[in-house]
Amino acid sequence: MRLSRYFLPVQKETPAEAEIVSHRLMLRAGMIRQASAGIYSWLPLGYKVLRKIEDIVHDEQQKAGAIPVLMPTIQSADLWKQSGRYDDYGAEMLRIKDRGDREMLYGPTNEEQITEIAGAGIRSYRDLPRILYHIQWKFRDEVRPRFGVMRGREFLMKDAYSFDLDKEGARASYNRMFVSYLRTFERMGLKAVPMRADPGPIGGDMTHEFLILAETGESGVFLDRDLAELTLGDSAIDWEDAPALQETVDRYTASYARTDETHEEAVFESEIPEDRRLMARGIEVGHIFYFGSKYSKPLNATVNTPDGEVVPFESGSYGIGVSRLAGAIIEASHDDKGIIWPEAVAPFEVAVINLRQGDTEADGACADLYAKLTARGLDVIYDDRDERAGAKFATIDLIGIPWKLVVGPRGLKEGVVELVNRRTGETENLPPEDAMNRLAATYGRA
RNA sequence: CGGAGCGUGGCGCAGCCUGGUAGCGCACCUGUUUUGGGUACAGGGGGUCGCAGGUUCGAAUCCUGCCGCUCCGACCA
Repeated sequence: MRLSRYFLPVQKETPAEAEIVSHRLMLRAGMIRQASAGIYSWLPLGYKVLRKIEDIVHDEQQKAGAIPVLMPTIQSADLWKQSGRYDDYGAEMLRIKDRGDREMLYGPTNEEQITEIAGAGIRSYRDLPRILYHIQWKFRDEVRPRFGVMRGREFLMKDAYSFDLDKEGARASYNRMFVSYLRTFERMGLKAVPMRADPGPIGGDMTHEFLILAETGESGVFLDRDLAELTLGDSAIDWEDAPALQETVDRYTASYARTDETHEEAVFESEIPEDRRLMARGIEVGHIFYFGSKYSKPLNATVNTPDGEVVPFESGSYGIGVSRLAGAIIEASHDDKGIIWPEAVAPFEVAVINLRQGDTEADGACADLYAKLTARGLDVIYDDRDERAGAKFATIDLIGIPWKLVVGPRGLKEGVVELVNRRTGETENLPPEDAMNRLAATYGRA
């Protein structure tokens, strides 16, 4: 993309309403624009990031065996009355009426809907287990939306739902999602730690929140430092190997990790030696829990067992805040110049910066680099605006492009261009071919 | 939902108290200049002053009502 033809309304000044850094940077970088309280339009740059996050979530869900569907945003009130949540949910649920005066709602979540779908489509234990998921916009009429997309009223969420015959099966599904989440967040360049959540009335140990460690996080977190060091890395995962998945889950839940909601100082201090006690802040980006037959029972979603019995599904649900992640990643990765995108979710993979727009040689070299990098499958933003070098650097750093390829007459005279890493600031002078090879290798392209 | 505050060109703000031709910075357009980390100068375009009603010769400014938005706290992917 040539920046001169793109739609990138960046701002030098920070809009007054933005309080936290991700919100400020998203507005300044022209990623989003507020439509009304807690509701945002996603501008081209923001939309690209959102799509990249979505793609990773889709990919990892399906690798873990979950099956994509798409349920509507507008739901009938009927199912919610049947599950008992129509009255329970309260003012957070946006209720609307259609022209026939039928009660509808903008879905805040989809347990009822998916349970109805699974109940109708799954009749036998032979059809189990199944995990269905979708990525869809939700609406929760929060009393106080804030922090931009981190706590919007309208938000994009991945929600998966598992259906099993018994609790043991449900645990296996839970573990799949657990490990899938570890991999998903890691792929986005994030350090997300699973923490024991409040099980509520269901009870049990099968509920975890996944929190990104970030100084500006909303929740206080208390954990064993060793847990924060764990990574899956490139290790292969056999999604059919239930014991191995259980082992991974055990490894990640072996030690103390809780948010301030469930934190118990005495337990923390007795279980974790002082030098390993990590107290930090975190942002919740995922939440998984097992809820048994909470919805299948009232909605009468049942299967036949091998013995010919009829039983309700054992289920769990598994959420990832997709739109929230866009903000959360920024909270976890920025500096005073702007955003620093992890390569996996960057809106563009590399920026070509022409230091002397209008200089025949520089223009030619840049056009050449842009064409060749693009041909090699890299997503390039070419800053070909008629701006001074400083303005270009400021813009590209603000929007957080991981690599800059800086091209000017001086370097070209020496036969080199500059390859600059956004995160480290490390700069290398390389012949253009070498720089391109380096970038292609970094991103795993030919 | 309790408390506080704000609505004036795309963004950041002043003007309001004490009513009298709507202003500044950024951004934008034109020209000159400059050109390796947000150049400088000159000229220019753009605003129903959130909405409605009222007071007044005259309202961004005073009064009333409404709407929108933000922040702090209690609650949440």
